[in-house]
Amino acid sequence: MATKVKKQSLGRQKIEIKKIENKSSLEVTFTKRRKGLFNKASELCVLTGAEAAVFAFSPGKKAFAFGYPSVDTVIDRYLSANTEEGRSVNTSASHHRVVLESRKQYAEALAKKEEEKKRVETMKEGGEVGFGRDRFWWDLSIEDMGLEELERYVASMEELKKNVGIRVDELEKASNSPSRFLDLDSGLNAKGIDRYI
Amino acid sequence: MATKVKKQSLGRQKIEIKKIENKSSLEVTFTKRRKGLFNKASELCVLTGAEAAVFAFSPGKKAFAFGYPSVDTVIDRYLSANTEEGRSVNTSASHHRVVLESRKQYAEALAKKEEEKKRVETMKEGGEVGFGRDRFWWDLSIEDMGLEELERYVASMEELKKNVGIRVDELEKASNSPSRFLDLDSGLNAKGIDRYI
DNA sequence: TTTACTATCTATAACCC
DNA sequence: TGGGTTATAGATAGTAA
Repeated sequence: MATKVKKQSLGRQKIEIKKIENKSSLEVTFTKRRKGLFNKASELCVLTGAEAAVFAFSPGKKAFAFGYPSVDTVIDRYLSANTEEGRSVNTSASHHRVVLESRKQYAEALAKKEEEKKRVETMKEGGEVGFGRDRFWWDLSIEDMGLEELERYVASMEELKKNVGIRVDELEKASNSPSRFLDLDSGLNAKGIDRYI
Repeated sequence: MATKVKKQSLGRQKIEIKKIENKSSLEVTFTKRRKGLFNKASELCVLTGAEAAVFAFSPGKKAFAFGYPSVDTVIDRYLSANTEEGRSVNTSASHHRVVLESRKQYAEALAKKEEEKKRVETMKEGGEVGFGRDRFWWDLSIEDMGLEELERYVASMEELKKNVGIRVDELEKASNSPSRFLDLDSGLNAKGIDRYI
């Protein structure tokens, strides 16, 4: 007869789907479920070859995005699906492209910063289950950066046309994604963007 | 001693996350998982108050979108987050707004069509768990409409500035969503858009 | 904060209509 | 072919570090 071991936890409990009042558990839940959501999205893409994108703005207004084959591709597709090709004199598409490229550069800048601290090789190490076709997707987590900062950052980015200096006061943590996205999950403190140009 | 009952099924089996080869099961999987994904997204929004959007293009290139508080809001936010406010002379925002509004109108047109067949009251009947705050989200499923058709539709929509006549040959099925999105899930046959204006 | 650990709940693969 | 059922795989609430 085995020794009765006390349960270590009640395990998952059923919850009602309504706004969580407790702020800290709300944040924990956001973190966990956001990851789960991105994971689901990625699985959907892999299993069915579908193109998809997910955007999430945390309660603290941080922006997260996931996309396959890339956020840019999906959003472009969405936008162009709603815009007759070659129409609209000064089509917004070109403008978007600039914006999106700036964003990508920002992401890359973040990634580079991360490397300095923790050796991110995310894009590579995610090859676990056969995701090796092309550049697979683009999971971009821009934690600890408010929209205003992102806005300012990109605005400057556009002006600088690819040459930025970013001062980072604090970077949270590097790729801790389960396996298959480029999950920078890095934080750029709002005040971190202090002076560029 | 209970009579031993033969298992009725093996139940869920473990699968490898890689492209499903069988076309029909791929489609079934897309349908199921897309619903699950939207559900997850909706739960995330409710639980944490986060704003989020999900876009998915099925293998057959049909477009689906979900968003809280609305697809428009989230995509606008995403775009404006990357565009300095009041900058960019002829900002693309206005253009987008037009596009997005057209899209919404399209959705509403679809919804109206659905009503004629099946009494969609989706937005209302989803109140099950306390989702009653405001107009909650915008889950838009544009099945059976290729991107090209959507493109053409919206282009015309823009020109018509709100006055469209759509000929619909076939509408698949109406709101079959679990509970809480406006899931039109309606099909507008590609050839259904025959002549408008 | 973010991560780890379970026990449990939930999503869903395989079936069946 | 979409919808329903069963049983298991996978996600995650509660908790602690």
